[in-house]
Amino acid sequence: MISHTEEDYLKALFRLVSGKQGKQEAGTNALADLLSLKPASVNNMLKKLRKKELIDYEKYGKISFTDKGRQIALLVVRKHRLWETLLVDKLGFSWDRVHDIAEQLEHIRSDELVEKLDWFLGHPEYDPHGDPIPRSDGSTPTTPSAVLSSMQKGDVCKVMMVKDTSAAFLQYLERLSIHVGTCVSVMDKVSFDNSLVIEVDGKHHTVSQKVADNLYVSYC
Amino acid sequence: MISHTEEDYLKALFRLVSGKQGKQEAGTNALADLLSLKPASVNNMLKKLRKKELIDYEKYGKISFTDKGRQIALLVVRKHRLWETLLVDKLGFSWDRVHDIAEQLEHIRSDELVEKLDWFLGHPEYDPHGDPIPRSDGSTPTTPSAVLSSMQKGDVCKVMMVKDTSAAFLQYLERLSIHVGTCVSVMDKVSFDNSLVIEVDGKHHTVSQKVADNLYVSYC
DNA sequence: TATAAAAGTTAGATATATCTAACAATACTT
DNA sequence: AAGTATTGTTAGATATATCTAACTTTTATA
Repeated sequence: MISHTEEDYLKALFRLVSGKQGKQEAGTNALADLLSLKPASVNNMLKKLRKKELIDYEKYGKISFTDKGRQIALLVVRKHRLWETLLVDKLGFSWDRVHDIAEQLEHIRSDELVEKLDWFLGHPEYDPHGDPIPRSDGSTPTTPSAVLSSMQKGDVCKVMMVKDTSAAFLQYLERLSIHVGTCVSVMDKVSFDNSLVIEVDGKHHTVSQKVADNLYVSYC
Repeated sequence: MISHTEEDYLKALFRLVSGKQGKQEAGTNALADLLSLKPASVNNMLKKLRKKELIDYEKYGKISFTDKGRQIALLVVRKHRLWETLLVDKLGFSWDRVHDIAEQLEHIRSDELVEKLDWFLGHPEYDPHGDPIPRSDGSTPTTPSAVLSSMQKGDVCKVMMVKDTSAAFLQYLERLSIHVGTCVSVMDKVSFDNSLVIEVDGKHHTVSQKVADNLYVSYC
């Protein structure tokens, strides 16, 4: 049986070893920082997790998951993101209020519940923040690498995902002929307010930074 | 801050002092039984709860709530029953599978979440077992007064609430197609053992007095 | 490469929540 | 009212997860 606390450590380790910004170090201190604990506490737990065969690690060495450990970490992340989706899509929370609540909900133990939640939400691939929701088989939807607002003049990219899924935003995108899969060229970037002049289907449009923040893209 | 465990004790105490089956004794042993713990552990916790001014109690004396303690117990019950309603009404769980999950969910800390859940579920008054859901102001919907076993031949009534919520009993009811809200007609009453012949959905069944004792009904 | 800084470890203390075993008070029964 | 059964309490042990303070190893740098 894996405790609450053990799950928190595994999740933190997951964030470090598969972190978005390149490979981060997964060491005692880094874990302690992430969890707001002291290195001594982390060290204790690492020994316990090793004994349970959830991680590989030797004294003064690097930390990595065993298959079993990674599986548990992925399930915790899956639960966290499914719950965030419920909170935003069904219960009407704004996406910036859900993290702390999902941190609690992610520890609820019930395989049946996870699958029913997934079904009720329509098998979502991404949570309200655009983070990919690991699937029950352990695979993860590919995640777009950039938002449109981070593109530079001259860049050409493809829309992979829409973060804000409100009807108003989707209708706006419809008017610009922007869908998932659409190619977008950045013609100009206005440094004053970071708005972008883009070309879509041969037509030029100007979109605000807020709009560009809500479009995930990948280079093409 | 009230711990998980403290909430469990307060909820158990609530079940004892406002128990369905008349006034039960709310003593150290009764609590230990209900929580599957030893009396010594309960005694420790009682001292702690008293120090936190959540209960009134003196050595060898009876245990009762302070206002603060009762308020917390009511909130835990409210959360438990709202979550059960979500699980059954929205996620498609059968009512005999939700108790253990709700036991976990009831400890999630977020006032906003409770109110949003309540709204999403349409401000339900009763949970899937027919138990009243305490309101946020601490009041409780009135609960039906009659049990099926007190009905007479020819009476027609509606099932309002289930007293015994064990999975075994709920599954038995499931086989008879009896749910909260189901109409039941009493076709005959066997004076020998007080068993009842009832009609549900056009089908006749015989149920023992023990079963009939565990079904709360109102005339209709 | 010697030394300082950073990272990691250990030992021992604290807090929570549980247990067992022994003991004390209250309640029941005749 | 005495004796017994029930109920409740205490003391001390255990497990988890945290901490501080002292220590060791590794890494970086002068």
